[in-house]
Amino acid sequence: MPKAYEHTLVEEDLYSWWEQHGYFRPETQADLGQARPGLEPFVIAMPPPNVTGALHLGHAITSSVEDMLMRYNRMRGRPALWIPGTDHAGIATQSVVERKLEEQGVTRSELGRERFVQEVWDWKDEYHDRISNQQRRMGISCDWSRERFTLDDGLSAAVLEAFLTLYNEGLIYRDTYLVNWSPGLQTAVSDLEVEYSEEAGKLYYFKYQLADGSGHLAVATTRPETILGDTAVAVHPEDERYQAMIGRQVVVPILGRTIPVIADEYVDREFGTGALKITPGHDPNDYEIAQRHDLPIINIMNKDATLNEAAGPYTGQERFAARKQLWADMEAAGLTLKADDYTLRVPRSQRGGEIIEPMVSTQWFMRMEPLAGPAMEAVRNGDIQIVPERFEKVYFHWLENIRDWCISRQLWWGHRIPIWYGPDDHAFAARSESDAREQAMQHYGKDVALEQDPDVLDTWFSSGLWPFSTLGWPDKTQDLAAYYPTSVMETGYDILFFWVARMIMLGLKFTGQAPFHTVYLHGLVRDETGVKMSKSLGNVLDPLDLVSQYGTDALRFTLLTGGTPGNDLKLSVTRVEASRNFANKIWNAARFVIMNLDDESLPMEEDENRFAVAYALPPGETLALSDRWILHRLAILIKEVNRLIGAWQLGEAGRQIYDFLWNEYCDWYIEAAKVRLYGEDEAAAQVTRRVLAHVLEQSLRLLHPYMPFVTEAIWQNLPEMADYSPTLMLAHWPETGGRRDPQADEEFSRIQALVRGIRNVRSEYNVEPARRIVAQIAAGDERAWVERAAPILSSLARLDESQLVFVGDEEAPRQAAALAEGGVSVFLPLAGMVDLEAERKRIAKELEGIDRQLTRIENMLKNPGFLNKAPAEVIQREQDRQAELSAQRTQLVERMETL
RNA sequence: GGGCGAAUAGCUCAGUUGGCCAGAGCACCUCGUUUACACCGAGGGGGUCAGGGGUUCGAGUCCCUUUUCGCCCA
Repeated sequence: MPKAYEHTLVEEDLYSWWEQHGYFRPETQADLGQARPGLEPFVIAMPPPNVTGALHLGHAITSSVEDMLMRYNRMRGRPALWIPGTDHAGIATQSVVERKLEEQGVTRSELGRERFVQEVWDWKDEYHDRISNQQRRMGISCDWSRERFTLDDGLSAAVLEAFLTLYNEGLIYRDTYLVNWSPGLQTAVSDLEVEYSEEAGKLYYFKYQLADGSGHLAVATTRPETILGDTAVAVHPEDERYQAMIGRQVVVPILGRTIPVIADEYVDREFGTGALKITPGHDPNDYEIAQRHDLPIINIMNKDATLNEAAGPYTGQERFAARKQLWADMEAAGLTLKADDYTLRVPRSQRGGEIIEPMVSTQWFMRMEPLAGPAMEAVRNGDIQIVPERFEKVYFHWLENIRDWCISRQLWWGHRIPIWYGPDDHAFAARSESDAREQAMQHYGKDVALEQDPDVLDTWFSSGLWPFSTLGWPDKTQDLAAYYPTSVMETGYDILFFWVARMIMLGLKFTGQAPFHTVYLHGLVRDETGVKMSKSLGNVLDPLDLVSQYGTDALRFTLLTGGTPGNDLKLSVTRVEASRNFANKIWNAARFVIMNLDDESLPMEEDENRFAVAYALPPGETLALSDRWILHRLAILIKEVNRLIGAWQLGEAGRQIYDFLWNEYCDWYIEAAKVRLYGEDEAAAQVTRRVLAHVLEQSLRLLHPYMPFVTEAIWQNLPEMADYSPTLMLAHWPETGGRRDPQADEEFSRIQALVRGIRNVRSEYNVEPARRIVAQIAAGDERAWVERAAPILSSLARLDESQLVFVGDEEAPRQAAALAEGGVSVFLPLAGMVDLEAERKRIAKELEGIDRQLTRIENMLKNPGFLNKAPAEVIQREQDRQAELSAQRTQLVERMETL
């Protein structure tokens, strides 16, 4: 084993070894007899990354958390299936390919639909390979043989089935409605794909002249160009200022059309002048008002956001140019009043960021209300648990206010809408063109020309089917029967609506079951200062860079332990470095243990399932205090880790494993073990070796889901373990283990305190670290166990064991530094070095601390409220602590007097 | 406007049924190459747990409120 853990020598080889042996497949678990009978499968459908580009840290955290859960559950013996895949990501992918082609001087329309789509497929192939290789670098244990793509044949069949069912039930309909239009991409987008940003702008005040020439009505707007599409001016019905205006006619500036003044309660009297211009063709609220008042709708815009003929003199102008020009013309005509600075809420495309234009357009919609009810019920009745729970509130709020979903996109890359139109626009929903043709034949009584709807479906329509379409639905496949519903949907909270809620709705609709039992939401990864990473800011950390620099385990451990569920995580490189150091620490601890294991084989604790076989523990009576202590700590650790993971506290569980391995196993147990390992007593050395190996091996199992590579690399070096479980991936997870021994825990803690005390004195007196010093111990009636622990104490505190003596309190030397822990005192006669005055000060300081604590405890213990109401356990603990501190105090006071 | 989250050591964060003198990593100071590890070891300094009020025997943790920052929805 090399002196330092070098991830570059290990990771890629181990990964392909795992993959080649089929360890990522649930079938392998069954074939090898690793799966425990009667346990439910554990299934995750991986959130499919977009095939647009490279993976970022958001993918890395997804991979880390899901792989942790997969490995943990697989080790527990549950048949574990993780289905990978990628998403065609309609708008995003089409845009990047279009941009690439434009750089080569080719436009999409020049190429034509068929050839363009072929180009996108080529892009997809290239990026898919790149992405799956990156995922392999993350070490993810997914079943690549079941990999899917949202546009592959199986998933396309699922989309077709879903669409036709919903269409036939009237849940999918075509309508002309005000939608969010993306002029650059030339497609409609859904409400969710629009983000609103606060931006500096103006509020323009101008005059609406009364048609009879008797004056004007002042109106304010943030978008003057929409004046051209106004079909009314509205005031509040109870607004005294405007009572006389209601029902009169006003003249649209420049265009000269006359429109009515209407009354509607929607109008906010406080805003602007209290008179609201109504542009139903270009504003969602105005659209609603127009519906109520039966107002005409005028569309003034072309699909590219230039103005159309309805805009009169401004026809052909770009929207913002027209705004400027119109305002100038109105100014010239004396129709303007003022323009104030104003903060606008600008709708922008989630993709690309251009300003979204509300526009009336004919689109396909999905009725959501009938699906939302069951989706809420599933969470309410506990079929689905959302972690962290607070997101349930967000989920309910969105579903309670759900609106119909615009599912058609004017794109070429995606699932084509399976609708064909006859000459009179009659729509035929069909599985294929020939199907449609047959239907048309029936309908028209003759063969007619049909045209398929040119649009494709929103990408999220196909991803909404993901948990079951990937398992073969609508076919009744074996996988579907065995692995559906899935166990956990793990993803970022930012796509709770986009994806999670829709999967729940569609899953319930098509399978009658919630598609997963648990929704686990992780936070977003931000940079060290909390800013969202973005290419334009240049603060992006590439997970692959971190992986090559620090290793996959380091990145994974950092992402898993660096935060808490649902909260954003600020990733700092020093933290990754610390995790890398941890990997190296374990590597070296293992190296030490393995070097010290002799050639003779260690006894195994047999189990009928070979994956559960562990190094057997030596008989209890042969164990030293430190052995008993570490086994106790291991037992506590195993219990805690299981409890925490069960409560979805994955990070806290990881941190506990870290603390155990570094601070207890390495810093204390290994150091204590050296005494017996290098001592004369061969039997004792053998016991120690067995405990060292046992604890290491059990901790490796616990750590494996967090740091799969370094743990597996060590596992392969552990004598004989691989004969039982050829890979740590399949070794059984410790549900219980170690050996409880509270007394050993207590005693060893006291030893630790003494060692720390002695080290502290040494440090204060500048004793050379290597020098073994003389000590005398006064232990009273605790002498027996302290004497047994003396070799460890001597070794850890670097005492000269040959001169170590036990004395009575009264024999304490005057010329010595002293310290007390509980009822045990240690005297260090540092020949010629002890400064009595300094010693008095040191003890006085110590006493001060003890008195402070004693006062606190005494107050507590004489408080009747505490004695009556606190749990017996807590009271006992305080009483014990009090006894210990008092004993310590007595000794220190005596010492003070001696000095 | 409604909702949610965050505020704990210089920095990044833990602290989830309220119960040892509030922890870690990094940074800082002192010492150290003792045969697992300098990607290390030993010792040390550093916090009125954002402010105020309340509940409780006991509050970083529960409730109310204020402030600042961030996010979601309208």
